[in-house]
Amino acid sequence: MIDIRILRESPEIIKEALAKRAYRIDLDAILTLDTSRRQTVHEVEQLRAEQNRASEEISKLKRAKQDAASAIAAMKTVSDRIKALEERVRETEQQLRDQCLVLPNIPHESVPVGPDESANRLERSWGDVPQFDFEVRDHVEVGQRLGILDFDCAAKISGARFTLSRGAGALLERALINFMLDVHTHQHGYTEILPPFLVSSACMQGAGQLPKFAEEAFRVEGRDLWLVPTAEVPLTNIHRDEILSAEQLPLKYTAYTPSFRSEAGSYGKDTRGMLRQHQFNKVELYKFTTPEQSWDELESLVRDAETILQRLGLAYRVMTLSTGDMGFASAKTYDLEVWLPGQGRYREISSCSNCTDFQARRANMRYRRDKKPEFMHTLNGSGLAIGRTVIAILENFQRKDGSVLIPNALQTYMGGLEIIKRG
RNA sequence: GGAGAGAUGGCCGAGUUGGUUGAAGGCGCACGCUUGGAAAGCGUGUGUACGUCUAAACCGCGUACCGCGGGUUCGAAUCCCGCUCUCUCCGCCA
Repeated sequence: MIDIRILRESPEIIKEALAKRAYRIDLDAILTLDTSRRQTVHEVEQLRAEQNRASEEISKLKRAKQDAASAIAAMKTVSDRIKALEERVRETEQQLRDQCLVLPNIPHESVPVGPDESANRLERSWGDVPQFDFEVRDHVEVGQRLGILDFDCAAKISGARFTLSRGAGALLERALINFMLDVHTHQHGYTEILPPFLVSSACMQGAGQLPKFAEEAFRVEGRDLWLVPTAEVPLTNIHRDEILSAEQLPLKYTAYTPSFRSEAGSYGKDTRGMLRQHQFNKVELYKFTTPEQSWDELESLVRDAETILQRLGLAYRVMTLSTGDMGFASAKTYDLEVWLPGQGRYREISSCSNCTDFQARRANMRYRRDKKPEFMHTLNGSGLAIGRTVIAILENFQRKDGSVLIPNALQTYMGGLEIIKRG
């Protein structure tokens, strides 16, 4: 959420931010609501003060066994007036909140301005794109020939955009989860969390998924519960409505969860294989920091995610997303894109964002440095998306005979398995 | 699923014939005194938000907040209704 005071005092900052993101929102309407709210609130409070004074008088009269009927009658009208005004305050505040909740975060000045992914900026690359002396297969073909990925069976069970992993394929997913969690907890200092996979609307709103992106998530019928679209949602809400002490920050959490996404509006996009699924596994990184720490912490968070790709020996590049490609809650986002031989291009495998105080305002998460509590900054990143890592391994480490080499770092997690062969 | 109990400040815990209770008391915490130093003891202080004041902030002033949301009333932590959560017992279940 945007600080209403910024909008009130320096509306040009918000206007510019919206322009960069190509959002069209009527800020003047919001400002009018804000003014009207403050006026009405003031009026109510004046009346309440009067009511409180009178109430004290009535109390005294009653105790002195004197007649208070006239004073009570006089306050009746004040009371009615307060009720009417309070109703108006409620309405105005609701409208104001509704409108503020759809305002996106303000992009950081270092973010390239542009309409879409074409304006993203390359930061660096790592690793060599592998060369093959045979015709490469994509992960669907590799996986199906090895009998470890079964899309037909998944379709039978659940429909389109699901995958069933079998044997070494299932083991590979599990190994990747364990490997990533181990690296982040043992080497990068994150605390492992296993959160609920169903969350309330309040959590979804705190993380910025609601109200704007309801159609992209799955909701449990008849209950106020949503399937997590990312572990970011439960992790954000761990400290909802809390005031931490400055010494506790930064707090670093990592969590494995499945991620459920309806992928509404992506019909016909990435329909082949397990690139875009309704359900995929992910190990997430999440940080709560002070405003001073957050930009450095974003850099280290990206490096933590990069470590995984490096340890697996997968070529990748780091992109800074442009204002047009960036997520709603983010002030700056780096995407890690892994090389996929089956597609002959880089594809997103991790997205690392500094949401600054945007989620902290929505979820009311503060810390105390001196006297006054201040909003924290929150950061999140995939470390990494497991499904896409499987794709990358199957495609990058495939051999002419259809077998796939297991990266060294993963072998101990797979019972010493060095190679996945047919049968 | 059935029956019952409960939800008050960082924590514990008073307050239910509605009326100076933001809320007794205790613990904790902070500062000061005391001490060679510490403990004990003594004293003072110790929520948040919004509004207002201010160049801004502090302070001050006002308002709200006793799980959440409504209602009754001149006035609600206290009464009524709905919801959420926690606990106990029974049933079911991994």
